[in-house]
Amino acid sequence: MSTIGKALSLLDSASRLDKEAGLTDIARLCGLDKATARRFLVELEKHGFVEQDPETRKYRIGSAPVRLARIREARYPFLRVAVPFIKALAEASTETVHLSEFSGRRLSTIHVEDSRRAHRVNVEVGTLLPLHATASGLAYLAFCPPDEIDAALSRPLERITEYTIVEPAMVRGLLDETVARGFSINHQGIEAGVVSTAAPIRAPGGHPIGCVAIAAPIVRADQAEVMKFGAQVAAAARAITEKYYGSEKPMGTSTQIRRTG
Amino acid sequence: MSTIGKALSLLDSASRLDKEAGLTDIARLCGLDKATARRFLVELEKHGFVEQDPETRKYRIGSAPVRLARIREARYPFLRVAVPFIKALAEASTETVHLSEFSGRRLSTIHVEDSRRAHRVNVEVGTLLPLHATASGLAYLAFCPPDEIDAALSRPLERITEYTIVEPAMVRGLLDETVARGFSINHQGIEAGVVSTAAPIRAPGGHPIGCVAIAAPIVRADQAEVMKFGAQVAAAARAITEKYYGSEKPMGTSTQIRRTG
DNA sequence: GCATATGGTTCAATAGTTGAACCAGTGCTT
DNA sequence: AAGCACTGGTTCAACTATTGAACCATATGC
Repeated sequence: MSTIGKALSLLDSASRLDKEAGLTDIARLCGLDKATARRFLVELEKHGFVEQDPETRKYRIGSAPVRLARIREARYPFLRVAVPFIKALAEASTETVHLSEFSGRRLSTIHVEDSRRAHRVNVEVGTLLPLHATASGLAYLAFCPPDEIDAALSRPLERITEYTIVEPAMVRGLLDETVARGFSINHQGIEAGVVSTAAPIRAPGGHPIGCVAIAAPIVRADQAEVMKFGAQVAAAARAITEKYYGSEKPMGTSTQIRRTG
Repeated sequence: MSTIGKALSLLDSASRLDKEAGLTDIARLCGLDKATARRFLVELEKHGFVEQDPETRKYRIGSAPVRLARIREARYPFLRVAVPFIKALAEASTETVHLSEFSGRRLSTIHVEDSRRAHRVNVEVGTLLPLHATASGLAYLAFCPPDEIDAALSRPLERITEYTIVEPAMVRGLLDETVARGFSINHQGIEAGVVSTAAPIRAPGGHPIGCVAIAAPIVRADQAEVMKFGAQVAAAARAITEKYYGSEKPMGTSTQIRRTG
């Protein structure tokens, strides 16, 4: 891997920590030498991507990403466009709704509207979503080109709960169902007692950029309710796509992506 | 310069462009070879820091910075803390108020509340603020340690308007006045007909992290008014500092980094 | 059809990166 | 107070990743 890649991986790893970390911890976490980690951190600091607390000497994410994010959001206001729809969906479904975005080879949560109910599913912003074990991941993958699906399923799939589906062939079955339905269903694959549905937001080329998902406690998610949630997420994803990419809809909704059986 | 530094500079340069750019343009802008620029872009793309439009082949800022920014903001909600004060100040002063943050060796605008008046000063989010020719820059520099001031004034200072002060000795004079007053005054140094005042928000160590500034048309900025703006800006900066660092900054009493033993 | 753009690729020469071993400081134990 | 076990930070010869001129393929304009 290139130096740049390693440095950005370090940044990525450091960002996943719950709190600020010291040099030794960061180096250990990334499997890098202390000297190397430090050189990266110094270089990242020069450009504002990390900053070091002068007192504790610990490192944290800097403000350069904030500046870049602002510029991107100003030009590509995905969140600004999507959030009203997420809010409306949370209102309509009375369940927790979240929005994810594919970035840096990972699908991560970028916005959450919590259900107002006392018994609800809680999702944290920033959470990474495994592609095989979440509704969002399945919805994303289902509309990816075959080589990306192959790549995603070629690695060993983690069994997160006793319900997690880890056999590639079975996951492919779920993807086919997802394409046929227009939304995915994840039955307790990421957390016991939680059922989710999700639908992708797709760029004009057809490739998904992220997903809308509803997560509900299993006691409130019978067959009929899940289908209702599915229809709602699919509608929300369509609405966001339309607003985000203008009048132009995803091209070749049925012909663009060919999946192998 | 290290490879990482060059790649981050490329990202920085690309972010300053008004629109998406092609490979050749980016390479030229950064003074890099086309092959090198491309390798950087590919690497940055792998990690989501840039993305390439599949149709136009042009590059734009990716979504990884958005994720990092979210994490930083969640942990260090500078903007969230500061914006209400900026809004209140805009209301009270009836002039355009903006907030800047020092990042990656530059001071850049991160929030603006425009005046409601027809005749007003317009400031864009993302604008970089020269340290010698803006109220924010002077307020920032004035409270920096001497070596940083020396470094900033050792480079040639750009004459932006006919009023811009470019003699290091005179700039030092302004800095001294700023420290004495608690806020800076910039008289048409960045744009003719505009007078600004600014005050720094300072970290517990004393180092400024950014500034609050009011910018007004010169016709509404007589001596008395400017002093009033200055007092307001200083008060806002103090209030933000207190809120930001106030209750919960101190040394981590409860949580320690876990170490493997 | 030629000229001149563009994005993208190659590979030998080279320049930047690496990491074990080092120093210095801090806080805990004895 | 000496010893220990951490910490962050630095050094420099060995080495490996980076560099960029020249290359290809394609697209647009005259």
